[in-house]
Amino acid sequence: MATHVDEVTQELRERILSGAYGANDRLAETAVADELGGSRTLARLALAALEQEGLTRREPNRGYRVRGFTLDEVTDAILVRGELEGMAARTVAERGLSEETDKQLAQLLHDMDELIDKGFRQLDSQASWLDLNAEFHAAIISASGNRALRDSIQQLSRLPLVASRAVVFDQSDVARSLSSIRRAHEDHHAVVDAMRNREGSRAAAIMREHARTSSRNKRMSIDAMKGGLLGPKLPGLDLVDC
Amino acid sequence: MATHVDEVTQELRERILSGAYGANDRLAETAVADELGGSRTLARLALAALEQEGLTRREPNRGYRVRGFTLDEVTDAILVRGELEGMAARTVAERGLSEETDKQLAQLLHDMDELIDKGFRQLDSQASWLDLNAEFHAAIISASGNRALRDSIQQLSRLPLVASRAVVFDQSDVARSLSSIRRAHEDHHAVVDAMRNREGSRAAAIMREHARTSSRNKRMSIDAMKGGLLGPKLPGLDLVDC
DNA sequence: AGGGTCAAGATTGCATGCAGTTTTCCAGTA
DNA sequence: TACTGGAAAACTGCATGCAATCTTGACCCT
Repeated sequence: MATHVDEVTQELRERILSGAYGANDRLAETAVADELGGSRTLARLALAALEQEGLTRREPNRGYRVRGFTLDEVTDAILVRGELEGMAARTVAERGLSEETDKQLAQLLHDMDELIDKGFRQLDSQASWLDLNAEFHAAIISASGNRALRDSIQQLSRLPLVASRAVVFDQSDVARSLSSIRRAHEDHHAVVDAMRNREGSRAAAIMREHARTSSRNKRMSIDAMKGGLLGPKLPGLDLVDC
Repeated sequence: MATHVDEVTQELRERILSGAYGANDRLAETAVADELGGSRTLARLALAALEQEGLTRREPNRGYRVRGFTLDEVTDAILVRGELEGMAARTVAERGLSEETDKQLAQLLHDMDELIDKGFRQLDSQASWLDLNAEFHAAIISASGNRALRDSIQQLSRLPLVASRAVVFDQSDVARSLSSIRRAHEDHHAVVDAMRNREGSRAAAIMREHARTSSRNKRMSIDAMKGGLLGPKLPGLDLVDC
């Protein structure tokens, strides 16, 4: 975080993603500047940056608003991520896994196996899972060596609930959460197997389906939680984002 | 183009894409402001916007530079676009073409057929081809109804040579240009056929390969032109972007 | 001659001021 | 009460000023 603008942008991003503002709320420069500290210039720069990320909308002469997301839009974005991660996996499979990447993925699979075996009984094991899962996905993307691919996925991952890190743990139904994680982790093993065997289109198909499953799980968890304490605050993800 | 910032950004974008600056050239706020008119504030906003698009790089406390692209990076980005357009085509195929989209695509195919039959003899027929081709691709993307998909492709299309509009006509070898356009147009017919028959994965494969062919053609044209008048100015595309 | 140091100039990062537009709110009217 | 008109308040869009940082270049020392 080099400059002050970056800090303000990050803070504003977190507030929007955490649901501090409702969908379509106005984000006046002065208000943002007051809330986050700094001048209107900083607020303006941050708002412009978040517009590019897709979190705010601008109407000329009328400033910025929080962009709202429907569940369908989130699902669509997750499917796009899956398509791109599938492309990454296919690329890696076709070019062949480097020894280094192979080792890294094996280690990650091993660590994740352990976490699952222990049934997430440790306090911070959920956080560890998020880390390992994100690292696993990032490793495949990085191994593809395609920068545009990486950038596109990164851009998508800034949207609420889209990042591979944004796993929803439904604390009210731990058994179901655990079983979907187990299921997801089978995909992880399968995609590494496919990449090792240079089965490109199998690897791609697994990653696509992996994302589809993930989006379905998120939908269910959100629906379950909606029935609970939380209102229908969508871009508000008290639930997720680690 | 609502505000002054948008104009300055657009102008700067065009200058960078047209190769007015070399790769890694510094873009000082004052210099940009002087060249494009307006104050440093406008220049700064424009530079920040173009950073998000991937055309400039920022080094904290040291301002912005033009981002350079290698031919491989451009190729990679085109392949990603192909993957996403393939996803769009598959989505459309699986959901079924709406009557409206079917008509629109038929009309576009017809217009393009005519242009090709006439052998691009009209003066503005090359420009017409760029328009129709871009419209064709956009129609499929739009018909997918997936906003994240559209946004991702749009983002990629801002990179030099990546947009479906960025067709390179090698004027020194018109016969070859015409034959690659014919070849590309066969893909257009094929993908519409696949979508009409609900052949999702065939539609996707065609679009992927369509992009791959396009990137290969661009490479060849650029290499051919390098031998000609132009220097190895890469992000400088006097050649393209019509 | 080569290399290091430091001051002057140049540039970025941020805040504030001003003009023009939009929004709000209240008084007046039907 | 519901609605319209218009002025005041609020806000955006842009320019400029100031402090902090970086760069340049000349001078000095070895």
